[in-house]
Amino acid sequence: MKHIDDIQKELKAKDYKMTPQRKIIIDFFLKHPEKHLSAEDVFLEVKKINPDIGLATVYRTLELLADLEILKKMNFDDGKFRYEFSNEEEHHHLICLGCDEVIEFENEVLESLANVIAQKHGFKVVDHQLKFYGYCKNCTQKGKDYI
Amino acid sequence: MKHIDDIQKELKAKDYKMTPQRKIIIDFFLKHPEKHLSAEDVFLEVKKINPDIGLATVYRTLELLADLEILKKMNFDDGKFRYEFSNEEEHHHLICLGCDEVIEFENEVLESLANVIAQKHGFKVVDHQLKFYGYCKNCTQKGKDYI
DNA sequence: TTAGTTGCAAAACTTTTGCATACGA
DNA sequence: TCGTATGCAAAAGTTTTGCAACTAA
Repeated sequence: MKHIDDIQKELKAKDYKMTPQRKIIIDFFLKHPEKHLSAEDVFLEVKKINPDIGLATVYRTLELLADLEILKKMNFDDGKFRYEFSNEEEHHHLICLGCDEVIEFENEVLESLANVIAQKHGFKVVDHQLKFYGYCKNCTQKGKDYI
Repeated sequence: MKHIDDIQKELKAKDYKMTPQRKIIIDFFLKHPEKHLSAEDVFLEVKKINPDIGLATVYRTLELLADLEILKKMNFDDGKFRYEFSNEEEHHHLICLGCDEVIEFENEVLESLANVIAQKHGFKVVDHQLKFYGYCKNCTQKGKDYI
């Protein structure tokens, strides 16, 4: 599990500074490693701690952290990017079309698949993303509409 | 291979009308089933045929066709949605981070994976999306930077 | 005839940027 | 001190919406 000091070192190594604003944002993700939040979501959360923080700062910090591969920038097709802490095992997402919940699942199959693809198309794979869209347990129970 | 008449029937069945604007847009996708175009891209293409068409009409038509599952709304993380004709075999995408090219590839492994997931999480899968990010043959050849 | 459709312009959203000020190391 | 970072406001880019005029069936 990463600690804020590790991240501070990573920042320093590239001549970035650790500011109070960055610290708050990083702390938040460290405490909520399972969340997939948009810039706006993060903004609202960190405002609770420092009401003076600006939205642009949040955007710039998220971009910085994604560049450093501390966060992962994701897209769940709802018109905005979301960020999650990238210190976890590889996992993928089940996206519920009923309630927009995002459920994580782990899977190992894809590494070997990536190799096959790479060979066949002369494509150097550096990342991949697998998403299943459907309806979660709750929604299938309520939802005659969905089935 | 779908024909425009089939689509016209699908529209009529739901009390939608076949307008010249819609026809032009559908024709374009029928003729270019391999393209992954944004609303703006489509707008520019159809303007060549009918210069009076409005961008809002393009957006509304694409949304309609996606609802009818004639087009598929996709996201390649470049900040806008793209649409492709959904009459083809299942396939997935290799997205080149060097030149933004999108290459299609086919794969069968995922159906069975979907079943496993569904059972494990009580999740009813209705669609899925697999994307590999990396560098295409061209970019790996030019690109010392990428490797 | 009339319900659905269009084009335009304005609005809504998310994200980026310019710039003067503030601040971490 | 000095280069980086911040907050604000404005700008940019994509998508949506209100509305009067229009049109397919």
